[in-house]
Amino acid sequence: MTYSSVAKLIELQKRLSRRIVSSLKPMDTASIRRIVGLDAAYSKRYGGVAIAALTTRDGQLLTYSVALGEPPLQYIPGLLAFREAPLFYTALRLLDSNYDLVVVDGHGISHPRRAGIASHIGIAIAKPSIGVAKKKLYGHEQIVSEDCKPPCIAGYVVDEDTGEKLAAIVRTGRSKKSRLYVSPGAYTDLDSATTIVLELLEARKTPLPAPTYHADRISKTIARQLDSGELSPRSLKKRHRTLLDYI
DNA sequence: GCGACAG
DNA sequence: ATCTTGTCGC
Repeated sequence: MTYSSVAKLIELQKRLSRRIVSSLKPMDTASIRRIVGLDAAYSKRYGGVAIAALTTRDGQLLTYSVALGEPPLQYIPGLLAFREAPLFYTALRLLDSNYDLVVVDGHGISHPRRAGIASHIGIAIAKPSIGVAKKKLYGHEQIVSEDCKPPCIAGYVVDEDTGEKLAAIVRTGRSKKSRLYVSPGAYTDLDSATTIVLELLEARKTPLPAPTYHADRISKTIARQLDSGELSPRSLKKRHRTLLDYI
């Protein structure tokens, strides 16, 4: 990546953020039935291993799809969407199923230009999206209740200059490290996003919201099996019998 | 020059 | 993200 091409992508995000921010509004959380979790791992032989895991509202895994491919870019903080989103779009098309919301491993508007990967994806597929990251990318932390009972809201990430609330800091366990940064991607707001994520954490008692937890586990397993040779890329294209076939 | 820096 | 064994703690 050259400096000028990086600048181009940053400008693209600045324009995209207009649409992202204007899409942020409370959503009808009660109408959410099916949720897709998006996460990626990396295989030495085939590159990115993107997983779209379809779950029920209570975190039950119904089915999932896999997309393999060499990422078009190296990882650059703030530009993750250009590296990983393309593979997620492929995985979502392969899923060819109905869903009401996507939860992405990474940030939504808790981003220097309000254009994290979850926001890119939400706008691209025109559906509500939520970003759930393990580490902060941008903004300042305002801790409110450091010792709340997990899963709970320990505080927020706010913009230094505007004071705008960007993400909720969710405590998922007793240790200091078990925190998540929850931010709206698109077509939802911070409160709705946080409500849903807290519910998903509660449902399965997982360290990550169930949809993303499943996607994370599956992507890592497949990446490892691909590199060890016990799994071939073509075998991934086979349609497997899943819970969806029995529902 | 020194931190901060999603995955 | 990934490279990696033991080890501190509940």
